[in-house]
Amino acid sequence: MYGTVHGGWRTTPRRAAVLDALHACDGFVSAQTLHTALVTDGVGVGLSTVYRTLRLLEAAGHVDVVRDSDGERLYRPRPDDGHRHYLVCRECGFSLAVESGEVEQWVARITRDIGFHSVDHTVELSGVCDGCRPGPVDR
Amino acid sequence: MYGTVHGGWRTTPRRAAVLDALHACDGFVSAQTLHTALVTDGVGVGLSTVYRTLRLLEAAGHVDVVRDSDGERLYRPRPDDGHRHYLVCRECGFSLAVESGEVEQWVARITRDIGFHSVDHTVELSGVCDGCRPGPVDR
DNA sequence: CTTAATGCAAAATCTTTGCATGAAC
DNA sequence: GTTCATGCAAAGATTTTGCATTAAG
Repeated sequence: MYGTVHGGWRTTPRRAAVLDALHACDGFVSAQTLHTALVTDGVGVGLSTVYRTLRLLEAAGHVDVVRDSDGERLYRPRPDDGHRHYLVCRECGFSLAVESGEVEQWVARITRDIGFHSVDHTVELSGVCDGCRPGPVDR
Repeated sequence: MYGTVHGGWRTTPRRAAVLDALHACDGFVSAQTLHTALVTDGVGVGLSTVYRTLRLLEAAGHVDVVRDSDGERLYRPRPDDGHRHYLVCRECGFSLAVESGEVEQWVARITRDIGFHSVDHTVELSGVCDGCRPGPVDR
């Protein structure tokens, strides 16, 4: 009784394990990191399966994807209430979903004003979080 | 008398050619496309040099970089008046710099509100331009 | 029984790098 | 004479794909 729920594809044990592992991570993780974590935890799963599963989850809108400065894809489970943007710490990878209403409105206005259709947007914020901040005075 | 102007590195003929070729392109182009264009135009330049030059230009702030959906880096000369964001047509590659004051302010507010420092932002808009719009009624 | 998932290895792609050569300062 | 730029080929890295095997519906 696997894949009746999510429409089309089967929810197999490996796929469930990938999603679980993703939820177990704090912030964004790469496919390879996730694969390593799974194998370390004794879940025998191939790298291809991790990649394929993440693609499925992405297509199904269950994960958000950003790219780090090297172009590597990083994944994170999407909050239940839809589309989000993130602020990610460059040092420790800690990530925070940020309120982005203004940006959404800005995108909507641009789309309206300029003769473009089906406008998609990518917004990625990266910085250094409080915990990783270089010491202000002494060190 | 090459590289006195730009601070540090020399402005050699090949590098000038790369920048010229970049200006000759309408929108964003990849390093490989640029290299092919140069070679086709009879400018003997190696792929490595194109990559290295683009990295220099990026570091110097003379070009803007976006990533297409495959993670490939696309370059475009930066307008003289600073930081820009772009709306790129997914079909033909036509790109437009868009007014982004609201987004800049939004980023500034997020930075202020949340305990993060040195916040960088990436904003990429992609859509389908008027010329590439699928015909509305007849075809 | 038919269809889909999986793992492994090979392939594909973009980008960087090591090293020898040549030009610039 | 040192330092930097260049080209070529090789290396690196991430992601995808082909194919045989196995499990699910």
